[in-house]
Amino acid sequence: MRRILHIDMDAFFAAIEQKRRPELIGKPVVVGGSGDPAKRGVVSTASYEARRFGIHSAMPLITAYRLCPDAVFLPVDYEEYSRVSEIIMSSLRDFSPVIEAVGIDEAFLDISEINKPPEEIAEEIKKRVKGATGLTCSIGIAPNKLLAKIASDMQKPDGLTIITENDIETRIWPLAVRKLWGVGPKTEAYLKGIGIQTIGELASVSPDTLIGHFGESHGSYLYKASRGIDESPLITHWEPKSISRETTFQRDINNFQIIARNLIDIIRDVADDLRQRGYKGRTVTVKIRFADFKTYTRAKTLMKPTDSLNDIRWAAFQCLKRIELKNKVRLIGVRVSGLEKED
DNA sequence: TCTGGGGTCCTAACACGT
DNA sequence: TCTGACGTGTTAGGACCC
Repeated sequence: MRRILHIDMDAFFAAIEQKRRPELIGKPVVVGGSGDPAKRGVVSTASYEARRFGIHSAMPLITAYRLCPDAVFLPVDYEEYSRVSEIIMSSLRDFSPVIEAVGIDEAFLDISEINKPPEEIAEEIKKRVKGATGLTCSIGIAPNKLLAKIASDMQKPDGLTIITENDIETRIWPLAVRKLWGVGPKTEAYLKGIGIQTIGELASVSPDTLIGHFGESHGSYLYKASRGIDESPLITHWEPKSISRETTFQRDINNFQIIARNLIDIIRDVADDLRQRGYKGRTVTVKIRFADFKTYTRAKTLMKPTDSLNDIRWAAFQCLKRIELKNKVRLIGVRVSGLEKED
């Protein structure tokens, strides 16, 4: 039986800000966008004090401001959070080489090969992370990634939760389906429509029924997940599949010159990023979101992979020509996929 | 005046070659 | 020449994750 840990930093961005500005400790802190709640942007992380006002991740900053005008709004400082993240990840690597980072503030750790009680390892990790960064994390221990992730979410902040196979019926089945990785707002609403709200109710449905509703891939995934079954390995090394940039205008734009100029800036950023990271890509995709939030993409695949500004710009404008700019534009973006590593 | 930015994966439609 | 079946690549859109 595998032993998997899921380590999840508590209110990561907000906690880092409170750590470096102690006068913010105990106050509602909202990290997101440019830090100006009057401008377009969403909440990346809210401190626990801010969450008491109903503020949560992905909420528009302006909504957060209405809920708590007295909160401290701060811009996202990815450089600093990445620096702290690297300290945490390298601490975790000391416990086991089998580690999968999930974004900037989470990781799975496979401790199956380590001869020590898992809760002891988890306590040591908490101590080590706290010592290195001053921050707390919540840890879930389980036989697989799926259950470990659910477990780490059960007691927050600074929690430690163990889930075994024997706990599935009593502790997992009562939970809302939304707690399952891969069940977002759409799937949750669909399931509710057919009378399924908890993971236990999902587990009572036959695999064929689920496949009928959700297709082969997602259907059989849901069937297994509801029973706590997950054999997926930790991904210890991965290469990016695409590199992209996008920006939302402060105000919706209908002036083609302004759109084209911003597109060129974005293309330059993507080309720089490709070269800096040593990739070339074959497919260039342009994305346009209109004021009504309708989103369109157009793609062009080249004969061979490129990281050249000229090639990408040419392909991107071929794509742009194929989108009728009849309404005001809210967002533009460029993605390069079909990546190959340069030697 | 709601709804960011960086990604991954899946599906469906369609083109094309065998 | 017609009609499939199938595999593969491209394209567009959408759900989901942090």
